[in-house]
Amino acid sequence: MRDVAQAAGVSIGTVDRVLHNRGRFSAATAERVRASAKRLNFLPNQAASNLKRATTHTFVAVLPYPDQDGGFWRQVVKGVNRALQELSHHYVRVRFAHYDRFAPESFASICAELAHRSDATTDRGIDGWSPAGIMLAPTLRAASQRLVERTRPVPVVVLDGELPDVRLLCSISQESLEGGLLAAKLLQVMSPGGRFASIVVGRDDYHLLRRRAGFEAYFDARGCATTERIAVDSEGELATAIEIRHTQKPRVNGFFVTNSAAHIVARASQAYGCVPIVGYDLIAENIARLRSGELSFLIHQQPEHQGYRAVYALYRHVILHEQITPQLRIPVDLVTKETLQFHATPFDFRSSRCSFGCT
Amino acid sequence: MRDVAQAAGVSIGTVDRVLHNRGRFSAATAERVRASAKRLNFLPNQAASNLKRATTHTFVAVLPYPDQDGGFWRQVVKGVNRALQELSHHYVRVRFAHYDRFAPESFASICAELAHRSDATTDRGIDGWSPAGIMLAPTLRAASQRLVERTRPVPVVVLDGELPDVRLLCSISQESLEGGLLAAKLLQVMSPGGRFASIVVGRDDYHLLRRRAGFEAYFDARGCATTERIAVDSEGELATAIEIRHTQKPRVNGFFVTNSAAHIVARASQAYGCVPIVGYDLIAENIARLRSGELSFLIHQQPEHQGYRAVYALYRHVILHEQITPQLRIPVDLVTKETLQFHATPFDFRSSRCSFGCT
DNA sequence: TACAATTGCGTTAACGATAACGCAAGATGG
DNA sequence: CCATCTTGCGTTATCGTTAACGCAATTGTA
Repeated sequence: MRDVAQAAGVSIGTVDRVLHNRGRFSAATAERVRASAKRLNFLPNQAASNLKRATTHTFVAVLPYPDQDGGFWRQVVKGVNRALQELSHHYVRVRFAHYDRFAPESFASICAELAHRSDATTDRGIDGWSPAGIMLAPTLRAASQRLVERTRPVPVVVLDGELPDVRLLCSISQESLEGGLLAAKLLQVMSPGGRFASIVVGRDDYHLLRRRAGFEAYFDARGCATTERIAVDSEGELATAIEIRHTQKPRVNGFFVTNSAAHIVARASQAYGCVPIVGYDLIAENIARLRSGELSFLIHQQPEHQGYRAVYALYRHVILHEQITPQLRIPVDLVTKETLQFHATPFDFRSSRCSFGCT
Repeated sequence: MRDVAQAAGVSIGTVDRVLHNRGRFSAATAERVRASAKRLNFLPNQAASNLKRATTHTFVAVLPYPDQDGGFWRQVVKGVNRALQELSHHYVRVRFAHYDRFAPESFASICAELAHRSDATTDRGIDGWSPAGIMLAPTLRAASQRLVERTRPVPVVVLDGELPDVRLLCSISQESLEGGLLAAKLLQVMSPGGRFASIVVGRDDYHLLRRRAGFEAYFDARGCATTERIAVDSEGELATAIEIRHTQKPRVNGFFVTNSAAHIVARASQAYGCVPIVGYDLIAENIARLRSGELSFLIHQQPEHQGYRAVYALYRHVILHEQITPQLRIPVDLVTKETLQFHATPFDFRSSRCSFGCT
């Protein structure tokens, strides 16, 4: 910074003001400063910057209650906390704002508070904080979009879902199409030429619809339209919908469950013999059914990793001012009965490794 | 630090000397300082620490030439460089020491230099450096183990492989057993009751042998021993070994290639009709065979991610003094012809996303 | 014209840790 | 017994950036 100042013929104070746009400088000096900063390839030292600034930034994690979706969100929270621990010296704090997935008003009240707090004009009292970034699970799509718009320009990271049509810092999720395509291939391989059903719970979840789109694209590309759609509004209605499929003709030879409800499909199918089911998420109920063989494959979304990365994305944008890749693809982590042992679950956190012999 | 000093009734200089064991303090003071540091829950501010110290640490990446293994290592290098870019202000440098996988002496000379440079007693001239950490691809197992021992106590991160029996900072790789188990299941599903061969190139690669062990464990657990082993010393011998399997009785119904040589198996099998092959790594030749349908599944080891994480593991240990988890499991990322589009490859770095419609 | 407000810029005290330096008091040696 | 060395500890400059402060020079207002 001293070099830049010298090169531009000003003091470091002026350099600082220009580079941070804090006013009190002329257009001509600004020009010179910016030019020499660029010419000298100046990169602010973040360590020094943080050290001096030392204002703690508050990020808000807007997620369903940790226990909802079979504990899925608890794993996200775990990842968030792990990142926080690593960043303990870096002036970052996270406030959790949990809502009830099935009570839109609980989400709305969080939105209201966040919108209020991000509004620059509202005066915050003592130790009043405003969100420096938001981690958002967009289960309620329309409301989530409104939240992003109302809290602008607060950067938002979307977790485990997609939110098109609004400007986000980053969205962290698996490629929904990829999961659908893979599930399709697995079912096709398990029951060649079979008839498969894709299951979507809820009406407007972009993520789930894309998974189905990927699933159907697989068969479309092969010119065989052997899929049907099952759409229900809630998981409660799922069991009956499945049973109908088992009694109708032609029978369904496999299911692709686009969310974590695979265990419900498995239970509803129990009486009708073994049928391949591919689903999502390593939640307790699914794990049990995977172990017993009622589920064939589960696609693990690595929620812990997603939470971890979400914190880091915000940290690197807000504090380090780094460029963030707008999409973070989480690899499709395919889990079977046999490979379950390699996945830390919320229940049995395997401390020792499996040990087959080597020959 | 000031608080700790006050609580212990000494100056901050003394606190610093005690906590860094730099001598010039009495046992009694040390006791008091450590006690109050613990009581006040003192954590040194790394930003300040780095800022002041500002000595650049040099890590050494000991990898095969980037082009070997179909460009696999180039992707690792890419990840390393990405991490370096992010850490540009953090006083970290990486020197690449590439060796020829098939010329043990090239590895040996690297070892010799590293051992010399890590030796505290050798006097280094002007701008002579010593490795603060090593990233190591243990393709040459025995020599790698010796390297770790000879450079002790320099922390070593092992990349894409395992190195039992020596003390490492961290090993980054997929669970080899997991890949084997998954491959077994996929083949089993594609050709139920078939006869499968697992292919290991080289004699002493722990990683590859474990993959085979996982593969066989799958079938053992089912009580059916329908696998056979193919072991060759080099990829050159592979084609003939495969052709023999196609002409013999009983025929083999599928192959599990434990390294990136799946494309060779595919080519050698071409004349004998379609047979399921599961292999490793998104290298150019494999991608081509996957596209054409000659390979069924590829397990992607995310080499770019591995390189990235390796740098961070060293950084967090050496510079941030953080506790490092000794095993970093890379998820099994399963790739098919259809999902290839979602994987950035070294060749076609897809800039736009695929866009199936949503309905 | 007088006086305030604003603009443009330089100066400087932090932020927290590091490590060189200085200085007593005690230990060692001829 | 004095010179030198060692031990134990305090003091302080420094890393690069931030932001408050100070002070001219300029602009705006009565």
